[in-house]
Amino acid sequence: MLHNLETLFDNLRSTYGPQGWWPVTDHGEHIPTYRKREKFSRAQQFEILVGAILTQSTAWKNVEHALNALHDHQLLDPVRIAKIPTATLASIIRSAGYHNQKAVKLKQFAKFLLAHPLPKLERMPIEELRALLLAQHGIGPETADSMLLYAFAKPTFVIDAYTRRIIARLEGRPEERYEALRQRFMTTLRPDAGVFNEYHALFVAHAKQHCRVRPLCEDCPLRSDCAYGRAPKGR
DNA sequence: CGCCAGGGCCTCA
DNA sequence: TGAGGCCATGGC
Repeated sequence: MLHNLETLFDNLRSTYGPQGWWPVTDHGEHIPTYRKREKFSRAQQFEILVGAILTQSTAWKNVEHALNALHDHQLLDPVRIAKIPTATLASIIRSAGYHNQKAVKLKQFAKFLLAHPLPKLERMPIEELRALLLAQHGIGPETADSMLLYAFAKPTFVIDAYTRRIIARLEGRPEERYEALRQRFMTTLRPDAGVFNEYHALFVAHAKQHCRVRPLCEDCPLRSDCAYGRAPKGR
C-alpha cells in the first residue's frame, strides 16, 4: 500500500522521469520539452491560458491544431481575440471541439485580460487571483488551477479526471470531489509550484500509459501498491 | 469504428 | 448539492 502522496510522487517520478509541462507549442521550431525555461514570454503565457480553456474535456492533440490555427491567424493575442467575431473564432478553433462554447469563453477571457493585464494578475496573492479567475465564465476549478500553476507558477494543485481516477483506484474507493482531493494534496505536500507542476503532469502520463478508463494493469508500475490492480481477478 | 479526451454550465429534483 | 444533459471534433 502507498504510504503517502510523497511516496507516490517519488514512484511516478522515477518511473516516468521529468515531464517539463506545460507543453508550449513550437509553431514550427522544435523546442525540447525538457528545456529549462527561465520564464515564459508573455506570448507563451497567453498561449498557456488559452490552451487551458481549449483543453477542457478534449484531447491535447486536438488543442494543438487549434493553437496552431490561432497562431497562423495571429490570434495568440488578447487584443485580437477580443476583436474577432465569435463565429469566426469558433471556426478557427473548430478542431478543439465544443468550439462554439469555447469561442465565447475565449472572447470573454480576452476581454478580462484587457481589463486585468498579466503583470497585474501576476502580482496578486494566489487566493485572490484564484477567486478572480473562478468568477470568469467558462473557468472552473481545474482550468483556474491549471492557469495558476502553469501560466502564473503559483503553487496550487491541479485535480483532473486522471488524478481522481488514479487515486480512487490506488486506494480502492470512490472518486473524491474536486476540492476535497485538492485539499489533501495541498495540506500534505509543501507548497512548491515546481513539484505540483511535475506531479500533475506525471498523473497525466500514468493515466495515458496505464491507468486508462480500461486499465492496462499488466505491467503497471504501481500495481503492487494499487487496490484495484491487486483486486481479485484484477487484470 | 466505437470509445473517449487534461470540464463547465445549466436545470431540476 | 448532486445527478444528468449538453456541448463536438478527431485520434487511436
